[in-house]
Amino acid sequence: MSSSKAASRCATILEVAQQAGVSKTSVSRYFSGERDRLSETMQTRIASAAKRLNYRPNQMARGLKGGHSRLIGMLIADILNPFSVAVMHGVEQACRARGFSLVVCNTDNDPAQERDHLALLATYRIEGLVINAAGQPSRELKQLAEQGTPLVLLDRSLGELRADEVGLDNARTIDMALDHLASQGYGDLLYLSEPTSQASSRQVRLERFERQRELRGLMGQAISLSLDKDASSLEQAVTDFLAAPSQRPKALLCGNGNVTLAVTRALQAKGIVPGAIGLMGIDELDWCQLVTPGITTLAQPTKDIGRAAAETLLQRLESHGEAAPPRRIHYQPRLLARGSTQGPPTSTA
Amino acid sequence: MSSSKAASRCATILEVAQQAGVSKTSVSRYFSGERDRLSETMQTRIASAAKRLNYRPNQMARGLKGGHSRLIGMLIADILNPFSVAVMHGVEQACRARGFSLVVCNTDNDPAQERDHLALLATYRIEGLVINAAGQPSRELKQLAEQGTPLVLLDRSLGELRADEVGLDNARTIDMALDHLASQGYGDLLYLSEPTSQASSRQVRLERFERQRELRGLMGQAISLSLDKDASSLEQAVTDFLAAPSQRPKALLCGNGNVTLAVTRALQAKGIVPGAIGLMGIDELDWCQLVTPGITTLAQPTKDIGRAAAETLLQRLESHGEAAPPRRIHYQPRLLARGSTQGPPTSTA
DNA sequence: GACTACAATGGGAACGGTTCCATTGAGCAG
DNA sequence: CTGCTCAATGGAACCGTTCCCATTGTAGTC
Repeated sequence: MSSSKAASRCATILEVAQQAGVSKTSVSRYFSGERDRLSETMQTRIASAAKRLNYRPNQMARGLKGGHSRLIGMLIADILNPFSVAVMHGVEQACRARGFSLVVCNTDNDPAQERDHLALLATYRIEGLVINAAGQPSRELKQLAEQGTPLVLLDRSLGELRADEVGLDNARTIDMALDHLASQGYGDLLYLSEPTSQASSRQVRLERFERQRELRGLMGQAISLSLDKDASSLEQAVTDFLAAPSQRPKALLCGNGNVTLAVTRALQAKGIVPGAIGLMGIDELDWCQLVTPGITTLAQPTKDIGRAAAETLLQRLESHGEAAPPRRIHYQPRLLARGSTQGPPTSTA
Repeated sequence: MSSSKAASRCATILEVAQQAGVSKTSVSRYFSGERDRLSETMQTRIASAAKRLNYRPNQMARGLKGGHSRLIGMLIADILNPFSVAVMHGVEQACRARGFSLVVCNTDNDPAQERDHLALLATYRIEGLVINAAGQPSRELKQLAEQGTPLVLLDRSLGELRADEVGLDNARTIDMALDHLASQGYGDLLYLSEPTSQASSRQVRLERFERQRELRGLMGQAISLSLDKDASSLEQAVTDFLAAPSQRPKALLCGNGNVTLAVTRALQAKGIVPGAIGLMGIDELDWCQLVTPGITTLAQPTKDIGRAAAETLLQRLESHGEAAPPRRIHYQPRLLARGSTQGPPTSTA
């Protein structure tokens, strides 16, 4: 009958205790890292009973009593963005190394989904949260913060919220891009960004670009537009920029990997090979070296960023309550110079 | 004092009940979708009390009593593979739509990590599992299966295990590739695969390739090698293939996206532009249309596959226990013909 | 030899929900 | 009016842990 079916339903701590002929307290101790409080005999007996029954502590019950779920939440704005995935990979490894599990939630850049996921994560009593979303801090997020859940912002900055921040040194990144482009002879630049309202880092980059461009006496402009809404608007912007008469060699600077992809497609559609028209992107992608003549990028140390985010979080988790001031960790990008910014032919000739 | 600190610690069902002046049973009912059993008055009172206290049911406690965690686990062999992420995206959306959350675990193709994650997922009492890993079913996996956790294999097939399978029609995919390559005039083919021991789909593809190639009277061979171990072995294989004298136009067929990337890099390193030497890949990637002259691919319907996996799982979850026979769902790929298989110049000339 | 200290173990009350069962009162047929 | 049904509600046991506290035994101290 049902005996064989229900046979190996999950064993409980009580069953193990009975099998071993000890109290459940002892079994609990055995599995909670208090083995040194148990005698040899007891340890071996529990071990064998547990093995026989294939026992695994129920994390739900554990979390309920102790109040710690060993769960870290992570909010990702766009899971299809390789950069996000790479960072997530780093976060996950660091969490795992410390015995935490990561629950990843993708928001598809949708504030409603973000709120939903936040509510859900609260429901699972996550102990910490890594966020790579949130244009505006939602009510749910504020509540989570108020409740004392440590927060780490990834590549974002949320003014009102008291939270650690890990990300790229955006100002320096833009400076490096301008340095490189200028040194290669480009003097008329178009900076293309995804909408800045969603992410503070985009805003920083864009503003820095405008200020520094002016400061350095370079021509050009910066615009932000939505990629998925209509690809044509980006193509139009590029077309306009290239069509406008100018004394100085032109280059396009892409605010992130998505933009680089869209721009590269647009250029290809117009039959333009980068180089004479400069092309440079923030974020390194698999294919940047493959597209003729190679696209110059500023690579983010994704793994470092992910690890740092997790470790900042876990650290705060351990020094529970001690209100250390928020930390800001900013990484430097790495320049990968390739053919797309080899300089305008005239300058070399 | 600590009053302000602990002020907004998470509210419990009991506190809500007291605030509303009702029993916790009623509050429980309110939050478990049994609202129709409560009077209007009761509903409004509970609603307002809950709102005031910002109450959210504790999923841990829920899972403990009812035995359902509303958690689905997912094992991914390689999170850095865009294909996996795309599928995961589909799985996640489908789960969310039905009120389940997805816990994603990346195994980095490492059986040890796979076992760890499996043990962990068991610990959280996940209700179902989507697997895109597991060369050999581990002990942990078997146990999970024995306990009655529904399993769906993604792009894999594990003989001994009774589980549903969702993935690509691998045989048909290879046939389509051969059809296309042959029709474009290529008669000497090299099929490159990642190690087949890890994934049954790789094995199917490879075997099908060998059989069909022979059947169709085409020349060539199939080899499998590890990409990360040493990239040079792949480069060597390609070099050898291209160097060998042959009467018929040569083409490379890549078993998945990773291979396509590695091969494209190798070709570029050797200064070879695809076309005369044919190049075709399974899995569509962002950049395949960008690399000169465009790389022909067979695109998997990743979103469909992900959704189907989730839905198969949830369905089995609902018809609890009814031992319907395992389902196999196989999707057809879509051919994206591009310049890399435009045919050898001689044949056109 | 009595007392203390401590190590080893067990008992049982939480934790925050769900759910079975009992209770109450109103509506209704006979 | 009585008895029955049924809707609305509450009480309390239970889910699998942890952890506080009590109990035991053994060694060490004076």
